[in-house]
Amino acid sequence: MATIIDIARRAGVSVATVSRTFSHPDKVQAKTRERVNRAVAELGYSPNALARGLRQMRSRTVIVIVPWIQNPFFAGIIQGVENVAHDNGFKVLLGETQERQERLDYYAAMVSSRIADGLILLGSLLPAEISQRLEGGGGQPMPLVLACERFAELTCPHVAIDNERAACEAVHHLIGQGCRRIATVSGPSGNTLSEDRTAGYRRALAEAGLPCPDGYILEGDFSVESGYRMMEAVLKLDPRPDGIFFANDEMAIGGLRAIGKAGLSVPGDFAVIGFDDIRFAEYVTPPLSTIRQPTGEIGETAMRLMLEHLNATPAEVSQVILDHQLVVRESSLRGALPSQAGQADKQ
Amino acid sequence: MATIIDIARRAGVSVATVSRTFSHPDKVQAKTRERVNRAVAELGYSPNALARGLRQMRSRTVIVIVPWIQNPFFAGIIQGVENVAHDNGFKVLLGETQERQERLDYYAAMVSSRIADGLILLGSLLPAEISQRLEGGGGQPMPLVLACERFAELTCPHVAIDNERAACEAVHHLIGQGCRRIATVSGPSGNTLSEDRTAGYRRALAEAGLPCPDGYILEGDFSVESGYRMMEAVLKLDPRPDGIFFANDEMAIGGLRAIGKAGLSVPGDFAVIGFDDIRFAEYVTPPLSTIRQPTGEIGETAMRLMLEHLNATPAEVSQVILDHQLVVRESSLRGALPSQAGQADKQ
DNA sequence: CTATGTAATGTAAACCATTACATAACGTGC
DNA sequence: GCACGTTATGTAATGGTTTACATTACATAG
Repeated sequence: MATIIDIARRAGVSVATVSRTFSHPDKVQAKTRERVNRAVAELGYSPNALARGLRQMRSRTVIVIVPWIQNPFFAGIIQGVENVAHDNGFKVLLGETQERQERLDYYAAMVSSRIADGLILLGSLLPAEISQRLEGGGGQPMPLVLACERFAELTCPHVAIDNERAACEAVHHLIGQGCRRIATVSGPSGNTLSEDRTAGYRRALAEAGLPCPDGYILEGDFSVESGYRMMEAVLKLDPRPDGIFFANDEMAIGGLRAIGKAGLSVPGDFAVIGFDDIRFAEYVTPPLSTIRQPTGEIGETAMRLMLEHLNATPAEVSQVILDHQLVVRESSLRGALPSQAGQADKQ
Repeated sequence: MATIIDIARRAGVSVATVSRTFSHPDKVQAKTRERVNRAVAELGYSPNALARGLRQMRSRTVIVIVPWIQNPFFAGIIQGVENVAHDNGFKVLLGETQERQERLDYYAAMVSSRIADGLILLGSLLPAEISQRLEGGGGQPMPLVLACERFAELTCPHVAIDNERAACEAVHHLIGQGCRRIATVSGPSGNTLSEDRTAGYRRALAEAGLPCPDGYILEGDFSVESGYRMMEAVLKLDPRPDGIFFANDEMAIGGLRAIGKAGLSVPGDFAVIGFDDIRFAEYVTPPLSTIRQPTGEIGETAMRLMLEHLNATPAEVSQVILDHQLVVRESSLRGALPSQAGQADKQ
């Protein structure tokens, strides 16, 4: 494998000139540049990113951490991150934690060992290194941007939608469709995102003067399977709910299946609404009403925050709240006129 | 950020000893080791992976390239790769190409620039560098393992199922359910994987002495949307098919929706079978029959092949074919007895 | 013709870890 | 008391790039 020295020799210049041809072309005479480029092409040279990163003390790489790559919701976010990253000469690596601390720490270690410059976090876990520092440990904080999830104790750049408000709107929509007994399948507790959504659910019920009986809040874990299981539990509730707010689309899809299997119908017996607007939401039966998150924009913003952070733009921690959108499909359409079907803008 | 020199000073030993404490602990006396470890803990040292990689001329990292991270089918494969990788001290990076050459080359460049040691390829694209070399160019071949897809011109380590045979089985299953006019929605042409599956479809029809009229083979692109659109086209066919083989589950899900929208029923009007057994297949209405690929095993095998390749186990290109499984759910169950529902083992 | 400035290029010191080789410490056997 | 082997540790070269600083070439002004 050719090195910069081989190129220098071949082009009859010094290594510094070769290096400059790449990183500061304007500092090199056009015809010298051309000679260098020819040598590069002839020898098939490609700069060693390890050596470069070592010298520059940065790798121009960020790691995006998602709990589950399988969850289609994250795909849009990742795409947003990549767009902005590429435009700024950054590489993007993807890490899946499966919500296991050990796996997250493994990726966090890649920042400590300089493989990546920073971490964009999408799950509900925090690197052990960070948690420890919060409890008074010292040490260099690693560049961190939070997307979606927030952590009460930690102030750092953050982008998300207003989950509580969005959940509240979703539930109000069910109420508007005539539902009077509305249950929810929440995400795992201890997760601010779940808690915000559940809070929105409670607020909507309170605002409408509707009760929230014991047992109407069921805890899932954001997986299709848990949605299915929790829906089975909902079917046994007395009085039986007539509307269900699932804290994400995956669980809602599991729920739809459980309802179908029980021989009941949506939206006839239950109006159902999810959250996220994943790609499959439109294709299940009946098509799923949901809250659309601006995934691309979330990702783009997250990466932009990371760039600011890395360029040491002094402290000033940005926190961005983006708009969401209520998407009404058949799963929640009861008394309403047919013309109201399809997508409706928020508010 | 502390370096190995700081640790050496703090522990009162040489840098060599510190280095050995990490990589060859048995070569260091227990109490020295302990002193080093204490220094490491006190200073929060983490070895610079760039310097290490530079020196060792390898990064112990592989990149897994998928066309679309959104496709749930790839998740299992990635997980398999990661399991074996971690067990062997390798890091895994994920790249999404969106089936664009430019993006693939971007990741391939990371191998040339030594950020990663090799590429595990899951799409139908080949890095430009490789294609060129196939056409007679010279240069060092980059370590490459193909999963799922194969390339006629290229011999390199490869793992997949027998797509033709699996597709053939799927179609025979439809025939066994009484279907006599079976259409298929294939993947994009020019893709060996699509072509193998279509070949399997043709073979099954031929074996059963059934016709394959013009227009019964529709070309999709593996997306839900294309499944929906192609199914709309199928609905207009005359004579109308009574069974459909979709070349993947995503398209099948789109197809189910189109059928539902047209007021027709599955499996009554159409028996439907997909391919892959993605996570959502079980939860659509009706649950989707399909061919299950052993995703975890594919991933594990791919990574194992990569390790062999990297350890320069001389040439000998391994090609592994794994077993698939026919999974029968409601979408294809017509005349059969109810007891046959659920999963059935292959053959 | 000299002084001064500018542009293009070169030299060599970083960056941080690994590792071949050298050295030191210590024990064993004679 | 010496030769030798074994084990633990140290010294310094090495990997490939970037970049501060030094040098050179050349033009312009005085």
